[in-house]
Amino acid sequence: MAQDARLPRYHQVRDTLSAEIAAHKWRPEEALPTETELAATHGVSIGTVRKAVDSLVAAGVVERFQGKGTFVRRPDFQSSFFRFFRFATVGGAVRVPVSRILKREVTPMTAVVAAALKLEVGTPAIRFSRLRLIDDRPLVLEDIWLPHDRFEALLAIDPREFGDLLYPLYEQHCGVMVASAQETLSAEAVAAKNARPLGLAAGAPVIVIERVALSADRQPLEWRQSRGPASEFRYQVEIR
Amino acid sequence: MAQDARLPRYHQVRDTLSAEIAAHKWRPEEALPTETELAATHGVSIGTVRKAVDSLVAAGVVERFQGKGTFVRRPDFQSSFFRFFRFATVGGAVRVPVSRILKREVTPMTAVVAAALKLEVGTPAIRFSRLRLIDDRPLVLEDIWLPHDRFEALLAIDPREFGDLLYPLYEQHCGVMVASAQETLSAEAVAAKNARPLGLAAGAPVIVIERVALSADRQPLEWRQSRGPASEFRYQVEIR
DNA sequence: TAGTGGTCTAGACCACTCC
DNA sequence: GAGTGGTCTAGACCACTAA
Repeated sequence: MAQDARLPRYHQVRDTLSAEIAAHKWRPEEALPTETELAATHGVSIGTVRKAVDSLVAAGVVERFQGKGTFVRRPDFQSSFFRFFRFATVGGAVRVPVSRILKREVTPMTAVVAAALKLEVGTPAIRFSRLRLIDDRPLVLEDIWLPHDRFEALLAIDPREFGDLLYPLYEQHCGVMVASAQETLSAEAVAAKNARPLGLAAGAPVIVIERVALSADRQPLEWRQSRGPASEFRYQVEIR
Repeated sequence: MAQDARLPRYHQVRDTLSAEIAAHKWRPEEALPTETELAATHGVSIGTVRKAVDSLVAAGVVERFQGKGTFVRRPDFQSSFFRFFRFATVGGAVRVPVSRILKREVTPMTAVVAAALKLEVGTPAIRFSRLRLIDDRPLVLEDIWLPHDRFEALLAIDPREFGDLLYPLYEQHCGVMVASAQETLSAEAVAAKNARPLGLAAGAPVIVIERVALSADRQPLEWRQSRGPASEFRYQVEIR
C-alpha cells in the first residue's frame, strides 16, 4: 500500500480506509471504528479523520449515522438492474431475472477489455456469455470478462450452480467486492449473432451497456457488455 | 434575511453569504473578504467559515485559489451545457453544437407533456423544434415544450437570434433558472419524419432522451425530447 | 515579503441512539 | 447513562501568489 507522504494526511487516511474496505476488513453494513479510534490508529486528529470520512461518504463508500456510527455501504446492484429495464412486473413485485450461462471460456483479453481493466492485452481472462430472462422471455445478453488470476475460483464451480446474480458469487468465492460501476450506454442495430439468443430480427434496435465494475478503491474488477431490446429499455438519471 | 438560529452556524454563514452574492455585494470574479475577516464579521471561527465556503464551492457559487483568494464565479453557461448535455461524441470530443430552430409554435400541451410539467392537459405551450449540429452534421433533433405563461418573453425574440444555448435565454428573458434535470433514456428505430432532419434512413437506431428541467425548488420548467443517431452517442453514468 | 487559502491540531459541547 | 457522530473553537504551520 505505497502511500505518498506528500499527499495530505486526510488523503492518506482516506486511501488506507478505502483499501481496507476493499479488502473486507469490515463487511458491508458493519460499523467502522469510531472517529476517535481512527484518529488514534492513524496518528492524526479527529478533524483530519472526519475530512477523510467526508470524502468516503461523498464517494458513496460509507454512510454515517449520528449516534450510531459509520457503516460500510452495500451497493445495491439488484436495483440498478431494475433501473435499466422495465419488465411486466406483476403488481410491482420485484423479480430477479433468471440467468443462464451460455458459454464459459478462458481466453486472452482483447485490447478494449484490457484497456478498461487496466491490464496488458492478452492477459488471461475468464469470459462468460450469459442470457437473462423473465418469464422465459430473453431480456439481456451479456458478454462478461474477468481477470483470470483474481477469479480463478469461479472455474471450479459448475456454471449451472451460479444462480442468478454474479456479484455475490465474486464476493463469496473470490473475496472481491464490487462497490461501484461506470456504465456507458449506446445503441445499435443488433448483429445477427446477438439477435438470435435475444429472439430478435437482425437489425432491430438494441441498447448496449458497457460496464466496468470497480472495487471500493476503484480498481477495475470486471468488464461487461450487455445488450437488450430497445423496446424494453428505460434508464433514468438525475443531473444536478 | 430571517435566519433560523437552530440551524448550524456554518449553514447560517453560508446562507448569508449566498444571499449577499445574489444581491451583488460582490461582483462576479471579485474576491470575497479573507476567511479570517469573514470569521470576525460573522463571529465564528475560521473552521466554521471554511465549512460554509466549502458548500458554496460545491454548489459552484464561488471558487477558491490558494494564495489568491475566494472569488464569486461568473455563471458559465458553457459549463452548464456540459452539465446537462451528457452526450459525448464517439471520439470523446466535447464542443457546443450549433443550434438551428426549425419551428416555433404556440399549441396546447399534450397529456404526456402536461403530466411531466404538472399542468393541465391543453395548457398553452410554446413548442420548439430544434436541430443541433457539429461541423454541419446533424447530431440531435429536439422537441421542446415550455409553459406559455412563464416563457412568453421568448415569443418576442427572433429564433435566429437565440444562439446555441437555451438556458441562458430562459434566465435573461424569463428570469427562470434551470438547476437540475431528470432524464429518461431509451432507444428506438427512428420514424420517417424524425429521420429526415437527422439525415438518417428510416428505421435506423436512435437514442431518445426525455428531459424534465427543474428549478432550484424543483418546479418543472421545461419538457424536451431529444433524438440522435445511436452510432454518434455515448452516455456515461456512475452507479454507486 | 506580505497575504492568501490549505492543512491540521487537541480538545469542547451538543444531538442522537441504544440500553 | 454511555457511546456515537455533528458542530465548533482558536489557534498553528505550510504552500502558493503577487508585488
